[in-house]
Amino acid sequence: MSTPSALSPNPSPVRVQRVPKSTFRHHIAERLRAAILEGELAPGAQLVESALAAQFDVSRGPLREALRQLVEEGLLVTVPYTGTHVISLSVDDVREIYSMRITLERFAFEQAWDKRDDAFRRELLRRNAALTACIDARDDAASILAELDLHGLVYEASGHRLLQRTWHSLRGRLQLYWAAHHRAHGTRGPRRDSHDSYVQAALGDDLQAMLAEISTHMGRGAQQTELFLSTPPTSPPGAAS
Amino acid sequence: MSTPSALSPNPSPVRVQRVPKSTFRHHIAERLRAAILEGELAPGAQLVESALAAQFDVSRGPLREALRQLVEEGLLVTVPYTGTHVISLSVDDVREIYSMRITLERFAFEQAWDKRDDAFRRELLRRNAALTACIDARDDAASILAELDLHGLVYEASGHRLLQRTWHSLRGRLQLYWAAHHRAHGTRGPRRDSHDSYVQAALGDDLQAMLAEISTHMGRGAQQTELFLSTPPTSPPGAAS
DNA sequence: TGCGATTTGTCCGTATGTATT
DNA sequence: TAATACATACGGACAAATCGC
Repeated sequence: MSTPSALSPNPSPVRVQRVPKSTFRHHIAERLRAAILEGELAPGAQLVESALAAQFDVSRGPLREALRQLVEEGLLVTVPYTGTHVISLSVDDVREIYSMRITLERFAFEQAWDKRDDAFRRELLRRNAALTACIDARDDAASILAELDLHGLVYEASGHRLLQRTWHSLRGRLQLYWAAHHRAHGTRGPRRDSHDSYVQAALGDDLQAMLAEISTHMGRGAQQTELFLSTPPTSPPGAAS
Repeated sequence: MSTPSALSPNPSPVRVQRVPKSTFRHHIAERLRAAILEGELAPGAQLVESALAAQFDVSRGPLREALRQLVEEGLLVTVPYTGTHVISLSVDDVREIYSMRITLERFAFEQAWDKRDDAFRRELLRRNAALTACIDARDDAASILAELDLHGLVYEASGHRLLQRTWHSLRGRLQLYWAAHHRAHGTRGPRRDSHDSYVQAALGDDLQAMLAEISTHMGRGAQQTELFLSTPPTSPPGAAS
């Protein structure tokens, strides 16, 4: 691939909908979201408004609004008059995430199947190549993003905005879980060719085969992670700054 | 069930998770949500912070947080430095809502199928009876809520919290659309027995039949509403206070 | 083109409610 | 029971952006 950055948002079949004017709450929400999803703020960590306000050099007003937004996204939980914490996912939560993911992605392929064009196929191969490159480079953080990026393509191609919105929410939880999982157990280790059959089916002409592939592909992923979940972590995760 | 109120949250198979302590933003968000969903605030209507703050007798701080929450729920859209408005759904939006609904509800039945017990069956019949009662009483607003309540049961029974969360978001859009549709076209008019086959299938033992019923049942609903959407409204909706 | 009105965005200081110790 | 830490909320003020004239 010729594009330098593998993560820059340049999906072909999707249109940009909004140019979010620069507001503090937007900026703060973005930075906090990134900090949470990358594990800089570990699950369970408490977020103190005054400290964060000082850290981001804003007043508490915009910061509170950003927190509310992340709460609504499902990344934070807040108990009134007590505090807000990064959510910590249970085993059941992870099961729910994977089962929901299978449902949504099957639906996405049903919606996008007849809309696939050459741009879609090229982009699919490009993202798959990016993923394998990240895996080969042993860059786990990047491979997480690349895998989410790969799977995100079909949602973009579906043209279903409500579905995209739902996927975006699910994507955040997935990323959060994968990052925490990676920190706790070291390598996350998707096999290098684990997405080849996925991509092949997505390029093919058999929708039923694609749907079956999704179920087995993600069932494998769920099984794998659940296996890790039943074993205690190797090292206690450090506290957040 | 012997509880009198038809709308009080008393689902058997689901556990209450939080007792939302009374905060202003919570209270305001609830009231605003109700006002929007019941059509008191028509789609497209602008919400001015200062006016609302005066109306609810609170300062702008908590009010803004409530607005952010509703924005994240998808009921409001806000353009920075310009204003926040109640969303107005397009034809495509409604199509998306219905297709997503079919997907989610099929998934919900798959999850809940083996968990159905006598309490579930009793509750299903109770809610169906409540719905037909509202229809017979020509109470369209109540019948909207009753129909949402009926369909909500399977989500509660699924025990899938993430799915419930997603349904809750979709439910809001559905309610918003139905209310607006009802205001624009007069009666919404679901046939009195339109849910009988749904209930029968949900009580039966054939999951495949149930899934097929969902697709046809909601396909009918989507078709019906889309037919209305192609005709101009009988009267222009008035502005909100 | 500019100007003013409107609305949102942001900040600060302060007071109160709540939970934990 | 008191003290502390924190979230919640108020009110006023100003800055910034947008829109209509």
